[in-house]
Amino acid sequence: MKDQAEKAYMVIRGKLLSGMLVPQSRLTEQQFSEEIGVNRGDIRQALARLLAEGLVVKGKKGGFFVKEFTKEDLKELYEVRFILESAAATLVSVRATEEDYDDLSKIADHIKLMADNGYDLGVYEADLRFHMTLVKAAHNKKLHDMYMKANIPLTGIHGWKNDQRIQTDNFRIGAEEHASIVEYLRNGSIDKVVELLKSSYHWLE
Amino acid sequence: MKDQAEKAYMVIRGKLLSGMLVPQSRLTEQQFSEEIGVNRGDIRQALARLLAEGLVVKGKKGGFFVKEFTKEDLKELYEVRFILESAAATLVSVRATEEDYDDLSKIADHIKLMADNGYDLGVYEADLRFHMTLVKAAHNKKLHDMYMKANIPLTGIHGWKNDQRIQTDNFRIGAEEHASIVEYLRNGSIDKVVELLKSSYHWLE
DNA sequence: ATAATATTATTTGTATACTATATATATTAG
DNA sequence: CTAATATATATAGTATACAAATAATATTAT
Repeated sequence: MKDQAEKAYMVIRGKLLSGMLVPQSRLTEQQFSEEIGVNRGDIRQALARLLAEGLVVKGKKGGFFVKEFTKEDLKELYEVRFILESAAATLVSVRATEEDYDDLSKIADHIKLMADNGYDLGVYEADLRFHMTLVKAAHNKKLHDMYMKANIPLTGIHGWKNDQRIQTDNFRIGAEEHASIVEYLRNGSIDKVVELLKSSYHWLE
Repeated sequence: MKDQAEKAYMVIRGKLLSGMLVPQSRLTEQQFSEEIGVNRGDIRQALARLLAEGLVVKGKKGGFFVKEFTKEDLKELYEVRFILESAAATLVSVRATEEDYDDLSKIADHIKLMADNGYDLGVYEADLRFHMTLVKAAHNKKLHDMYMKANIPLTGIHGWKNDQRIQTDNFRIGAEEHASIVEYLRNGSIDKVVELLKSSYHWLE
């Protein structure tokens, strides 16, 4: 088996993002080593990468621990994503190809279809893809890379409002509005796009 | 000596950023191990982190190599920094404390002083600090973290224009203008701030 | 002399063993 | 019974060993 470090990285990252690991708990190297079937050194490599990505922190007395995302952390994270997406929108309007717009339109259609038929998870998944595709269409690899690495733990919880958890469907952009975004992008109405994007982060205030 | 991995990371990162390592060359683990005086495992951890930060790439047939920054890569990098700084400026104008403004003003004074006395490197150093301080004053840790990790290799070369290298003093904001930025921030004239920031990235076009 | 092939040396990827430290558990004293 | 102390266990940090793959070098054949 080759590239064990990569494998370890992907597995641990997946667990972190899907909320399978409890915040602040120790990430025991040997445990992962046995579970994933790779040597401890590769686990350490994986954890070092995740440290750089901010999904993991180092304990004062050594060891790696699951990063605890506070309400404030998530606010910041979403704020950064909004910044990146808004900037992407501006770039898209000057750089996107017809193919980019087609991709976005297609996903917008998917969202609408799934929303109309009550597939909540499907809508959520497609919505994520829409935002990723938007950033990709900015044609700045570094920007895209940063956006992808601004990992948000997807524990099903996506924020708080007055200390109450807000679920997916509470704050995402309305299903019909995605098509509008594409239209606004096409005719360069960035302000309108940003406004719609902002609406999905509205609960931040 | 404790935290050898951290030490290795800092040393190698420093070499990469200061252009001491030739692009695309192999980062030999044992060489660093001997030079820095730490075991190979810790070198690998350091390299894994630098991989996540984009300063290093993995070779198809294994091993770590110095990332080659093409003209296009640098364009993208500067574009991202401009995006982050512009966003930071907006946040600064609503969140900055009096202390933040004082810090910025002080640095602006330093820049002016050094520029008047011909300390080119000093100006460059202070200018970097000004930009970092600006982003920090946005009071979004994640944003600040991203900005800091959007490493730019400081090989003395900071860009190209018509395939000619552009040196530091060719594109940085004029020394006097930093004080103006602080003033504009104070009275919320973000457009003016962004305009000045843009001028430092003007050679991108 | 050049190209193809074989040999050697490097270098990574992986495994494992050891030690110092931190954590948990048990023991003892008050 | 509680608190302090001692003992045992678990874990990270470190070092080293080794095999497989890669790259460099030398050798041979044309």
